[in-house]
Amino acid sequence: MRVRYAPSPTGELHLGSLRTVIFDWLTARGAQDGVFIVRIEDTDQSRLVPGATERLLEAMRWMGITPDEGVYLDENGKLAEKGEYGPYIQSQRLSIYREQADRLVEDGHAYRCFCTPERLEQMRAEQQANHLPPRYDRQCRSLTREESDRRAAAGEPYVIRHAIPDSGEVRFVDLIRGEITFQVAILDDYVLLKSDGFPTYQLASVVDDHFMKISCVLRGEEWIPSLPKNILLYQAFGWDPPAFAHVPVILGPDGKHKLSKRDGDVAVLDYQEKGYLPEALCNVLAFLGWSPGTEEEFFSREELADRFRLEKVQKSPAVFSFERLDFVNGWYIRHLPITKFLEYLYPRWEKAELMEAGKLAHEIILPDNLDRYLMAVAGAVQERMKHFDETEALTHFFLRRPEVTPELVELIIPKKSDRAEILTMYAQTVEVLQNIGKNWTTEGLEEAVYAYIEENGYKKGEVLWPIRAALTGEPASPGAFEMLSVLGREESLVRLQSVLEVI
RNA sequence: GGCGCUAUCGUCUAGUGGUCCAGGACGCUUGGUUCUCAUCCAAGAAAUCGCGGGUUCGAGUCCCGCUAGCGCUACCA
Repeated sequence: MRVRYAPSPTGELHLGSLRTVIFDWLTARGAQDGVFIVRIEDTDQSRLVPGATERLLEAMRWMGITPDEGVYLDENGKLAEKGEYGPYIQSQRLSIYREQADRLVEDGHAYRCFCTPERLEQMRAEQQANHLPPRYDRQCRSLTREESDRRAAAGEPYVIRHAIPDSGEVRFVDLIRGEITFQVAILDDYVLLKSDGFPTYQLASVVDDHFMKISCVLRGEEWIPSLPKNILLYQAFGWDPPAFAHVPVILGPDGKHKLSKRDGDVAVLDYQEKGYLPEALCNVLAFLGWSPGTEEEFFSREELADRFRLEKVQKSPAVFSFERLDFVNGWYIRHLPITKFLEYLYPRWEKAELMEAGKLAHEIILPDNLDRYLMAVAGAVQERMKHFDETEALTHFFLRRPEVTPELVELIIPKKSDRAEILTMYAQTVEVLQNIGKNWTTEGLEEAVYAYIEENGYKKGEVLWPIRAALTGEPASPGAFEMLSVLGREESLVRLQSVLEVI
């Protein structure tokens, strides 16, 4: 099983393309001796974006998908190639396409076309005006070999077109969609080789897939209409076509149009930046248009490769759900080993200027050494995080003492509440806490504070909310006891008292 | 216009003639755990299976037609 991903380096790796990559890779991994090949289709000189190939491969590497063969990124981040069917970059294979196109001309399956772009344009305009299907009128197909040779030798620019047979039927079985049938008569004599000497996609992909011994071509469903051209071309060459599978597109929230930038981020690397886990993105994308047929919903890469079957891929397009991505990412975050989770937090803390050079950027009194403290912080927030972009919002009060502002006071004592009563409770609770010495643990704290609450017949909420709010400055955070315990005795009391001084 | 692809809860899907008055998940609502948030647990609303014919004792599941949506119709991929 040899499967290829063949992107054009015209921009960032898109979520939709990434899913095709995942399907490609899963198909290769799921087979014994499967090979995943990356080939670069840079035949449209005008659309090339410098550095795009590197970015594409970088995004794939982040996803944990690396080529077995073809173009890859070496240790230094430079493009490199491996495998015995290279080169794997189409612009380096021009002579191969030329040779094959000439062979087709020789055999009468293709012909030179000297029509100018102006004539073609005019022709199309007339066809449109007469409500005829726009297609090449095959004027140059009737040129004699001698005249064709003469004009070519004279340096007249030309393209090479595929001479489509006049009639017949192309029948093909798509791995996802089943049998597809086309009438040959409606096909256009499309261009194989452009006048600049570059092949079109149609020629290049067929030639490469053949010589690179590709056994299965996975591509977007927008390619279905070119399937008959491809099959006919394989026949003209006398080659056996590979298997084909046309993958449905991914739609934006409107359920009609392809997922695009206006729907949200579509570049894979944006998701890395926003703090999504590759395994989460992989899971969501793999399950978009595919299901194992059971009720399982979280798979490791290995399990995915093991279970994935192209035949089970949905035929219809699917809407991408950003909500589900958040849910799945949260699940993977919660299931991260705590040390791994903590590793993801450091760079965010640095970025938010909560840490500098591995140290806290603001002064707080640590209950323990920094590593153990941060581990405790991680433990307190892990189950609340959906993606790492929330790091600052969810943890800043662990690394920076909240400022005592009117807003903080308002949070502790809401406007329409009984100010005096809350003040009393707050002050008394702080006193209770002050009297706790060695027993400053979640259990010890709970024991003491609950005793106070019970003695006075208060509700837990009315006592604990002000404490938690004073400690964090936030309406939502880990619980009061968890905060107290993680922050430690001294830092907690400093915070609680500084509020007391103001109110 | 021509050709092609597609069609089950809002969304992703299970379902290959009877066990489906359609199952799961996300989202939503409610309740429980609980000091807030989140987690976790429980429950609920949510699909006349695009529409119309047919085949069959029986159809989401097979066949035909229709409709709608999307794609292609370049010297772009």
